[in-house]
Amino acid sequence: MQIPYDPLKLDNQLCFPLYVCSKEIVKRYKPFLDEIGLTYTQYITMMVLWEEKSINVKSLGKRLYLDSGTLTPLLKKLENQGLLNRERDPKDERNLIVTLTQKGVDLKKAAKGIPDKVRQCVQLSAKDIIKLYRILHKILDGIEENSS
Amino acid sequence: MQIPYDPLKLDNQLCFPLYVCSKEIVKRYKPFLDEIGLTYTQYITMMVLWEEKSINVKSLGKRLYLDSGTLTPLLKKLENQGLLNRERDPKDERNLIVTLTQKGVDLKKAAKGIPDKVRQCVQLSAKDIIKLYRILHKILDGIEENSS
DNA sequence: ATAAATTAAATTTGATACAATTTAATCACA
DNA sequence: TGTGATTAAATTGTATCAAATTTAATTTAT
Repeated sequence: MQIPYDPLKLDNQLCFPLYVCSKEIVKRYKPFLDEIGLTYTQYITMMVLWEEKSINVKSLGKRLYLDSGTLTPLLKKLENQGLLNRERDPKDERNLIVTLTQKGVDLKKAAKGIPDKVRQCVQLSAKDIIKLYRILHKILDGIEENSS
Repeated sequence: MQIPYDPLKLDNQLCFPLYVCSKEIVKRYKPFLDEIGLTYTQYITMMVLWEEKSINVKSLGKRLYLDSGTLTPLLKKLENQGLLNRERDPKDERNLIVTLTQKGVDLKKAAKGIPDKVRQCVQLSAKDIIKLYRILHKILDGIEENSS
């Protein structure tokens, strides 16, 4: 006698542990991000800006897989904190261009230690980190094709 | 000359693709879940109930990594849909016991095809599925130790 | 040149999520 | 036995998110 495979059993799901891991790890960032006054979404937004310095909302959303419904209020908050400026592109007023202020640039120094601190919370072998990284990007590549 | 490794570059993050994959895959469930009138969180809640038939909020939260702040309103909605009953445990009135109705039990048939449909959207080799499953559970095991 | 189509943000609505606090029930122990 | 500690839900406040609609700017096609 064998127990039949149930595709609707929670333990047989792949998405569920993915969903939980994502949430739990993001939660681990919180105490460190609190110190520099950012939420996780604000933090990944700042990461793009630390690379780009200046970018419009559309491109930012593409990098972060977020739309204006999330980004508009988030960017307004970062603007209120004095981390960036929001202004329309004179060449095409439909585009809103986001640019870091000096304060925004400087915040990177304060964030420097965060990735290491979270890595210590999570604990994963170097091999598993690489494997996981590759698989996740494979999924994202597959997803890009279908939609967007 | 070599470009120095920047731990704050978005492409060097592990959490970010995890966070995006989770959201994107959950999004893929939406059209299928819409058909049976559930959101993703409601769906995983129903999954536990299809296994357990009856469970209190505390245990449910432990299985799903959710707290009463999320579950209380969610369960009330499922109750309004006639999928479950909520009643206090007579032996310990602090506990709220959730029990599927017949309608809730029957919904499982309608959900049967969903895991396969989502798997087709995602596209991942059997090997990668197994690898990913193992790594995610390793992460969750490591997280269990630290907190909760 | 101008009406129609397209594009980018912003807005609105509904559903999560989490943290912190509150309420109610039960337990532990002096 | 009765008070303090603990526990389980519920509540409150803040931040995401997604989907759909709206607004404003630009582009395309006639």
